[in-house]
Amino acid sequence: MGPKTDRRQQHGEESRQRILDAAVEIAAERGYEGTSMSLVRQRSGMPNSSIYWHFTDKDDLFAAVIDRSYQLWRDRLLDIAVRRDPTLPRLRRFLDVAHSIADSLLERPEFLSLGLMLTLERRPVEAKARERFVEIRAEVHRIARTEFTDILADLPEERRGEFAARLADFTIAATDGYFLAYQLSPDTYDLHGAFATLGTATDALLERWLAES
Amino acid sequence: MGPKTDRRQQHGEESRQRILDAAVEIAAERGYEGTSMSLVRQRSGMPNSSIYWHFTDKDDLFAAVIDRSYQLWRDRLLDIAVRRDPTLPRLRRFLDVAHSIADSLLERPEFLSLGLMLTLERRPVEAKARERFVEIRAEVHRIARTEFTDILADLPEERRGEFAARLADFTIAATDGYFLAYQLSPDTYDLHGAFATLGTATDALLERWLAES
DNA sequence: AAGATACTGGATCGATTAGTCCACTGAGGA
DNA sequence: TCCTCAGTGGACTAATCGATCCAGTATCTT
Repeated sequence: MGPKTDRRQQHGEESRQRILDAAVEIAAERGYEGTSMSLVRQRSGMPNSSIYWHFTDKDDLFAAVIDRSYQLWRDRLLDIAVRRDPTLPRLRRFLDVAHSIADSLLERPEFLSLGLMLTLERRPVEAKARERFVEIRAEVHRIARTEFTDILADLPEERRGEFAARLADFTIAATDGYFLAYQLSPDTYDLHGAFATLGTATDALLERWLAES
Repeated sequence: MGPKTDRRQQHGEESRQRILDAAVEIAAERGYEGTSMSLVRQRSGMPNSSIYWHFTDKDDLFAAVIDRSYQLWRDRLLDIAVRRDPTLPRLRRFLDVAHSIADSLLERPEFLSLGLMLTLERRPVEAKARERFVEIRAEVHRIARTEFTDILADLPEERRGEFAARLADFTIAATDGYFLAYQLSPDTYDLHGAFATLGTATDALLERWLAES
């Protein structure tokens, strides 16, 4: 059947990406309301009609922006992340995870930046983009839980799940907080130092929980 | 000298407060770009000319909004905070601080909500409001450092300052992160549970640092 | 060749934006 | 009484907002 892929569609897909790339860049530093379609048009070089051909409206564009920026960040994170090595001590593994997160955020801050903005902006009419972020955040939580479950392999099975979930909560919150501190003064903030603290805190917290129970 | 206070000025000050109250409310849930002067006008009931009589422009209004919301939050926090009691164990004191913060944020979330939005929104032309938030954040850091220095009273003096600073960093970042998690799903998130974890983590982290050195 | 499909280019829309202007009011000082 | 002045009311502006419309073009199928 048909040719490899319609050259028209191929060209259209390139346009779509150019629009998305421009929108990701702008949205990450200006938020939803601060990103005007006219700015996206200028920076992407695509005419208005093309933008509205690929995306039904601004909200739809933003949902796609969230998806794309998440994909870019997650791919980077999985690429950086060291392989799971059960022979390493737990603290070392927590620190490795923490530094992987720090690196991925330094290279691809757009997703978290935009996501946190959408978290804070609670406009009366709920946006598709925000819902999309909520879904993705749940997925991130699942991934984190899986990772921690692996690190906690030597714990009794019935405790492992709950501790992993609580550690995921803690890690995600602390990640958001340190990322914000970095955003407040990107030139001077020592993000890796901060994430070293996060790794240590994770280990210390777990130790405390184990002692309590 | 004159009468108690000019009734005109008194009335003007009331108007200023009404404008500010409306602006705080709107800004905390919509950010800078999402807050239109027309919305402030409607919700405050004050005409356009009055708003621009009291504030030179939108940026100036926002700087004042930051100041006011900070003042309200800080007053609430200091009101809630339990007195410093050096006889209590350290963990207990960390937990008390954590719960005070949680309570104050539940009652007056506007300051942090707006401040974090301004942190993330990095428009090309730097806004007065964001600078104001940076200043206030430095003040908060000083206050936190003082509090921790007090809790660490039994530590040798030369270590106390550095540990207090590092604990302040950690606590502020974690507070921001947990606040964000709460904002993402305010109806279901257990903010006090989260801040109990924060208190525990603070104590565990300090213990680890002390053991290391 | 003829038609259908997948986009593009550009003008244009009504609504809303931040901000301005100025006549006006009501209270204070002389 | 008359002047001053802090503050109000509301009409108004230029620019920009998100979104629409439609004729035009290139590439596909038949």
